[in-house]
Amino acid sequence: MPDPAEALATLVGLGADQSGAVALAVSTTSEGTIAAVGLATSAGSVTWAGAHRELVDAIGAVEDALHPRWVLWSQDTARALVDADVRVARCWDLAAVHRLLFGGWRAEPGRVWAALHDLPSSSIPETRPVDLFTALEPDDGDLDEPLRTDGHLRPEWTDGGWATPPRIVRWAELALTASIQQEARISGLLAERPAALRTARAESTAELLCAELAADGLPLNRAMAEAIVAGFVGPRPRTEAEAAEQRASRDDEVLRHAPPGGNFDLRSPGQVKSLLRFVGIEVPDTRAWRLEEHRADHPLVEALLVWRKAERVSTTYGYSWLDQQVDADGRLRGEWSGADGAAGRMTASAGLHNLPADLRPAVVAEPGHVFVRADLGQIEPRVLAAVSGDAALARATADDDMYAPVARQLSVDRPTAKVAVLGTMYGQTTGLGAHLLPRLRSTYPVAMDFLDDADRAGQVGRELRTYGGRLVRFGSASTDGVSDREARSSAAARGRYGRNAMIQGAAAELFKVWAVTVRARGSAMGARIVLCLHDELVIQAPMAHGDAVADLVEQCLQEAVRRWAPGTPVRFVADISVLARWSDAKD
DNA sequence: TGCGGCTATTG
DNA sequence: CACAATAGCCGCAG
Repeated sequence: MPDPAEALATLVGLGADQSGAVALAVSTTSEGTIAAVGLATSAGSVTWAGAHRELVDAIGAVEDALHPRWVLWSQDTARALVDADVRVARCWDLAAVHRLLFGGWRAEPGRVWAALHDLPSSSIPETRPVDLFTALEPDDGDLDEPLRTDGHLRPEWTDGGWATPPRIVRWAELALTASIQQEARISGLLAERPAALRTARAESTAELLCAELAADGLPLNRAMAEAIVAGFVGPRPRTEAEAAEQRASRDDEVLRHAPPGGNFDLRSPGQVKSLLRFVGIEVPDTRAWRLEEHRADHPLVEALLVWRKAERVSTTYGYSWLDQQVDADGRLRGEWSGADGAAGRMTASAGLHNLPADLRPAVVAEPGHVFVRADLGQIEPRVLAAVSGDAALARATADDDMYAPVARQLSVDRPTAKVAVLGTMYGQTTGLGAHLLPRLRSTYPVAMDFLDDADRAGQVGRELRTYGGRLVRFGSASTDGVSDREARSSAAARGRYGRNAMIQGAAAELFKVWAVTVRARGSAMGARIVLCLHDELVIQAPMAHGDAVADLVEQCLQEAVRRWAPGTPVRFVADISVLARWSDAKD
């Protein structure tokens, strides 16, 4: 292994140029250290093997000198880099671009490769445990050759066999090849979706952000979180028996309102329904919003609602959740996905996206730091105005509160206007929204036509592409053994899904452009994104830079809008504040 | 043991 | 419970 400077010189000697593409494959040991690296450029490729430290420094030297667009198979590589404290600026993530081009969520190398070579996904080979049948398989050539004769990647490679030299450099070369093929596909899309290339790049860089979010976690004050949990379910049980005792005493608070002699399990919806029938309350299901109407009918209902809340904290966000998800450094860590399988929003595990409001006071900036919290205002109707190109709706976005001008144009009050606009985007067919449909149609014809088309596409299963080019697929509508009514209702559901996917998906694309812009511009001030929440960013920054970062986040939004939809007349707004804790009041 | 249904949490 | 997600427990099929 040459030293980092020589390693860099080798790469430059191959002809690697400033800001070009460098495909990177990294093999890690079970301890998480880097053991070997394969790099490929259009001019040639190289393998590096050696000590972890040397390899990390060499990658860093390439990043600093060449600022390449790193071509990676998936977020796994980004994670390996982040774990080694290497944070690169940009990348081309083959899995992320695959999801954009072909829809769905699964994007393993074998699937990425198959799609680019028009091979059916059903024919993707898998390694199987050695058994009678494996032995009968015909030998398909050289195991050191990554491609099978049928064009698929060899499963012995995709399942981890790529990681050992000399294979690793071939793995990087294949990544480079795949990236060129993906770019060609994107180019073919540009006439129809001009934003597709920049979306592919932003979605890729969002995967780097996801790797960092997973590694960094969300600062959480454990003592405060424990106190909040205790408020719902009592002190931390020391033994299993004590935990059972607490559960039983919580149950008793409800069951003492029940008729004696009955034996009801509150965790079983069917039994809760029977229990309610015993006290004279008949409900089709036992959801909280439905029980709400019967609060006054019997004291059991109120007790049950309180029980449900405590039970939720106990099972999902209680002590075991804290123990499993919050690390010793007080960071709540989960896994992040840059795009879900539907419209492409980011997802996170460990409760990061559905943390109950009650627990949010425990999310506190670390000493010497503040949070900069920024959320986009009315992003979905603004996105509708932008992607549909409706001039009248775009004019309404000039207002900080776009529902005010919309209400004036529709001659209704603001709440009615809001429900009507949201209803059309979600496909509501009853209530106020439907009543106003004719007026919406004549006032915003372009936007309504846009939504209608998406609805029709969903109904018949015609594929859609979002503004940024993400393919939205529909499960094939099976008609056998299904009644007419069921068939109609599922078609209607797909229609609603289609119209919403075009909005939610485009909003997710804009959001990610914003997020990666903040990531890039904020790092100089030590600002780090610690949470992405669909239309909200939480950034932790050194206290001294709080206000500057807040200004920067606003500038980044305007920069992101210009990059996402150059020349759009639609105005986007964000509510930005500097806070000590997430739940603090705005302003 | 795996999976669909029910429920709750969030944007 | 309009659209989306994660997550836990129950009940039932295999």
